[in-house]
Amino acid sequence: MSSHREIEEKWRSRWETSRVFEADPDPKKQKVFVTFPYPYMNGPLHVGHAFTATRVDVYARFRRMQGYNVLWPWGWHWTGQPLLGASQRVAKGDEAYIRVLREVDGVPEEELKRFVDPLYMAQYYTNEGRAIARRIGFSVDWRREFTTVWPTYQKFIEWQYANLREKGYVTKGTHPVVWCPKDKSPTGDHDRQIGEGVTPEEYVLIKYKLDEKTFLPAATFRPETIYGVTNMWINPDADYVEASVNGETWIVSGEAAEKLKEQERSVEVKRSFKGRELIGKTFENPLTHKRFPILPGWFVDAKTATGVVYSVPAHAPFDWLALRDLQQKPEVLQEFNVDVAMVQAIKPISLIKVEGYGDYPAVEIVVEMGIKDQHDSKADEATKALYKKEFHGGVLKENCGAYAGKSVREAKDTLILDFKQMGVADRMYDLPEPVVCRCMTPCIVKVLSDQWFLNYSDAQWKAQAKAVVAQMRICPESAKPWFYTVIDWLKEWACARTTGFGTPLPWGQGWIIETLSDSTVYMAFYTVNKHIRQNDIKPESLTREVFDYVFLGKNNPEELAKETGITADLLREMRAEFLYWYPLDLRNSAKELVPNHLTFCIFHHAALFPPEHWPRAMGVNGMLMIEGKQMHKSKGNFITMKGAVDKYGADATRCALLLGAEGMDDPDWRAENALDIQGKFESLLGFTGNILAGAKDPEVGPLERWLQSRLQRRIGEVTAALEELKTRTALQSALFDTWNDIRYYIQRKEKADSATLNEAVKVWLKLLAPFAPYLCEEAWSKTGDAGFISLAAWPQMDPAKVDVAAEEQENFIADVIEDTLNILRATKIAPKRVCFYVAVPWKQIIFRKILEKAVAGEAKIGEVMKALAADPMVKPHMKEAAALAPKVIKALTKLSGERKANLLQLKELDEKAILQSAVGFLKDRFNAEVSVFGEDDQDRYDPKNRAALAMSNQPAIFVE
RNA sequence: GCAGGGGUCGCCGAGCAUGGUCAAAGGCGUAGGCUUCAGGAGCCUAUCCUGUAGAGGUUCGUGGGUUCAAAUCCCACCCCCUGCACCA
Repeated sequence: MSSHREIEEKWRSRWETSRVFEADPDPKKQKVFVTFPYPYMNGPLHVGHAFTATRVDVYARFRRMQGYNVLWPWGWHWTGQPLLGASQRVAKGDEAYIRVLREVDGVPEEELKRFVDPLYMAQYYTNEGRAIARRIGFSVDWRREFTTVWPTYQKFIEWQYANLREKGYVTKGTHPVVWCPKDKSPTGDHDRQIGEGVTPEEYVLIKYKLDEKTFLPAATFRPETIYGVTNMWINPDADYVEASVNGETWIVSGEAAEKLKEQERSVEVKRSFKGRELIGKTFENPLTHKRFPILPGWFVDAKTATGVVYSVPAHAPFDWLALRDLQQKPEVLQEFNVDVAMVQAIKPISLIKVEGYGDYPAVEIVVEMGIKDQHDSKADEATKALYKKEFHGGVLKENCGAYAGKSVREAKDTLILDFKQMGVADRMYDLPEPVVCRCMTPCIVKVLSDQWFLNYSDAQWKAQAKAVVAQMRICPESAKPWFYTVIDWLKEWACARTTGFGTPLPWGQGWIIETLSDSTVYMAFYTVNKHIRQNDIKPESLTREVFDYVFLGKNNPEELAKETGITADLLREMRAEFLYWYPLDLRNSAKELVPNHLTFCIFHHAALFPPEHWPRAMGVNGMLMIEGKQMHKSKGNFITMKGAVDKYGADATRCALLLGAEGMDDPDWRAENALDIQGKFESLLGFTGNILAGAKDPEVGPLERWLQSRLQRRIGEVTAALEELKTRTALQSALFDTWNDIRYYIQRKEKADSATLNEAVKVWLKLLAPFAPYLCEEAWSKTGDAGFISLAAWPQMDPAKVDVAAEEQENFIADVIEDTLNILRATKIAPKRVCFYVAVPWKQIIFRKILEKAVAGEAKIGEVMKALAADPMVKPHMKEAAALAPKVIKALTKLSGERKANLLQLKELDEKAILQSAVGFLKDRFNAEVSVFGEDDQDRYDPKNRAALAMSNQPAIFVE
């Protein structure tokens, strides 16, 4: 196996024997507590986990080197449904699935057999996961580890829910779900054969009266249109029933009657009949008590909602089209014995005023879009377009009773509420598209009753959650508004279910706590789990009162000791440990968890803990892509963490991931990049080794000062980036930019033996250590400095070492090289000789005068000339100065503000000396003889008279 | 549909908050040279177009606008990614 493996094993075992990542409270040190959402253990850790967790690890390592006491714990998520499902698929002998386990996850045959036990499966993946998390170099304190089915953890969850309930955040209610009648369980997206993403829609049922005791509940999304009803549509060929629904007599489709049974209603079908029986009868609008006819509508789908639809031809294209059809085809009406004249007299009733349309928008849009009849596919499109337009921009007209003058948008919700109160409206759920369960059974909507909810709708709770966000740092900052949006958007969340692994709801028989709801404040549990494990505290001792003491400071440890058998000292220690580590300093996850887990974490902290224990920062990052595509086991592009680390080594895997992206952008894993980094690291080890082993010349000249100065900037950049969790920026600066500086120094110096370089390499290794810890430990061991680099002091930026003069000197050389190369490129000369001519002193005065003006604001030519004329040195050369000044002004516009300020601040650069000192370097660079002259040197070689073109900061150049 | 994030020179990606310093960092790829050489790797140079002197031209999703000046600000449009609830 390659060398990275040996190095990794060596340092990992040294870290572990020295317990460098085990963190205990230390009052002398400031703490940093970082976490990563525990991964779900129905499969192996993959490179997506690696990406997110590496960001946490880099931050942990960075803070640790800065001298903080860093706690970075880890846990494993076992509660929930998928683990059971996975195990069952193995038990059933699902070939495709087993092949994935074998080939992608790399599960050995003898283990695979035991996966029929879901807990065994979880344990297997947990063991594998722990091993690879260690191998990739995560600096975790493993003493605090747990899985979510441990009884001690479940006691913690019980504590959490007892307190949440007491504070009124857990409520009971009903909830519609997509339901498989065969499995008798909710059918989540992942359990569906057909209909992914389909959710129940709530229809408003307007209870029109057929007669004094019989209702026709017509389904609609637009209850406000009740004011514009002109008739009812019934499909004459569909089956309808008369049924007793919660004691009332309803007429609905046969399908609807069945559906209503699952929606908390007692339904008793009295008789069945064809829709045509109703045609020609009349019904009463319950608001206006006017009566309207029931007409035949074949477009009415009995499978949708109640199969009863009311007609608003002014605003609904379908209604208008169907009505027009009938008006034009009296023979149809005659067949049903309907009074033709009466139908032909029906006029649309306008009730919504909307910009761009007159009284009858439906009529207009039908003409506008050239829709022929109700079978035209464009009719659907027109319906949607008009609905949207009227909802967003429509205002209810004066015929809309109490809602007249209000916008549709603002009136709708209150209107529904009012109608329900008046007994005019009811509701029904239905699916907008078919959903079929994996077991091939068509799904329905079921309203679950006695459901437990976390009441995220609670306005006060929302306000508290926002207060948490307000005091929190979000990385990147741009994600902060998203959290506020999510807090507003969240509503009641069903927090208990009946299947899967989980903690039983303390007060609810047969309910277990839903998994996203049991994983919200467990970071607190890490702080004390060390004691629970080390002292083998039994779950029954972990009463609510104990946790109330540990986390909230309630109760008396002496009394608790008597009741639970946990000593008072240990209880105090646990309390102290919690107080030391809390609050959480950083939680980082992928962005998909913002709308659920991370925001839940915020809500629950707000509910349970005082403000001083609210989380301080959260980081979110993108979703890892593989070679530009989403990673999926089924797509064959699934890369496990183990696979990557085996192939490329821990350091290269970490860095290839981090270089992919930062912020909320999705990083892309490319095998090519990982391979490249791996190669770079191999050569880096040799590169630094040679320098560290080489001679150490103590001389400190301009180049050494330059190197030190650049290094200060790199330290500043890396530190600032890491503080904001900009791991990509930080790594780029630490790896590539710093390396380039060092390479430049060596090239420019033409040797690599200075003590400064030696020190620079040490700083470099430290900057790199959080990212590539193994490599850096190995290289560090060659420095002669004792100890782990993982615990070495993070470099401090020293402003005194920032040397503007040294940097400007190199900038000057770089500019000269660029100009020269430009000339060579344009002339296509392969030079034998390159000559530079440095400007005479009075030109330098011109340069500085213009520079002063440019830095102050704007260099205007008139003012410049005035100032120049006043200078005794320049005065004799005014004619040349007049030609030179505009060129200098132009040249200066190309320099950054910072550089201009630096140049002004410096004494003049001795351009001639600088160039002369770099002759050897320039010679190599151009592969030619290099000479440096003063512009007016008597003995200069200047066959084309270029010297006179010299400007300050821009020597004249001659190549041949 | 709603919400959030994006579209930059072969690819990946900085930069856009505080307009000029932007033909636009860095990495990858590609080409040439050097070194080494079983293999690979390393180092240097070049990499939008044009140009016999340090220059000019055309670019930053599309179309408009503001400005002396726009990748950067404003408006409209197109496209991509993510999430949308009982599920981790």
